[in-house]
Amino acid sequence: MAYDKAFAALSDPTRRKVFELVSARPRSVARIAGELPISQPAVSHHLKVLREAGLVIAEPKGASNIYRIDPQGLAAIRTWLDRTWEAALDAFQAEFSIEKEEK
Amino acid sequence: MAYDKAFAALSDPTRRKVFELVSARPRSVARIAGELPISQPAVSHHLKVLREAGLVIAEPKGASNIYRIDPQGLAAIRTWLDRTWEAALDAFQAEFSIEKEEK
DNA sequence: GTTTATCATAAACCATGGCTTATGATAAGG
DNA sequence: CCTTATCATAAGCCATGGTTTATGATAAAC
Repeated sequence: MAYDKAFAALSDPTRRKVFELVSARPRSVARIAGELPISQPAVSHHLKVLREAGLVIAEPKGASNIYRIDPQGLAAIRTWLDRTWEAALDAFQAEFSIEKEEK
Repeated sequence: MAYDKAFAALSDPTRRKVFELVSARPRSVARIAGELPISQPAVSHHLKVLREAGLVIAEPKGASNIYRIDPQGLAAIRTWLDRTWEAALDAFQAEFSIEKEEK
């Protein structure tokens, strides 16, 4: 399941901040590191986790790496969300039906 | 931000499984523990995290506690998701506009 | 009131994970 | 080439977190 890694990747606040920056505009690693109070290796590591979760894509541009959002990751999360939501809805309906029958 | 705790709560696979069980049908703690290969205290702890994240609600029923889904938590995640998605969309459009101007 | 059942909390243990400083790899520029 | 810039990886450190066993608290049952 793809949403497994995606959820884990977004669990850390700093990593989620990195993802939000990349979502708002494609950026280089150095650029991201400059906007956050963490070192460059830390940013690289966060991006690696996001990359393996299918949330971002790296585009080599000269010596630097431009990171941009990968729509598939967010789509996976949305899928899980919708499925869980629907299950909850069915549960509510089933519960209501039973109460009705018990009258 | 409410989605902060919600994301962290769903980052663990086992805890996410607990949440899925509760979503599919309200259950007691013992019931959940019986369906998972972990101890009862572990389940209680997971439920506590989910509860503090606004993802589930506890309903005392006699000596047992019935847990059910709390729609607010999922709604919070969806809000973050939509917002991030929209930001990414704006970024794509902006990028495209710039390329057009550069012609 | 004394069990019995159900759940929460505490303590302890171990694994995971995020961060830093160093180091290596690759690509552009003089 | 040699330097410089940019990024990834490695090693090590410390904090967080998930799990278990043990224990306490509360509510029903007899």
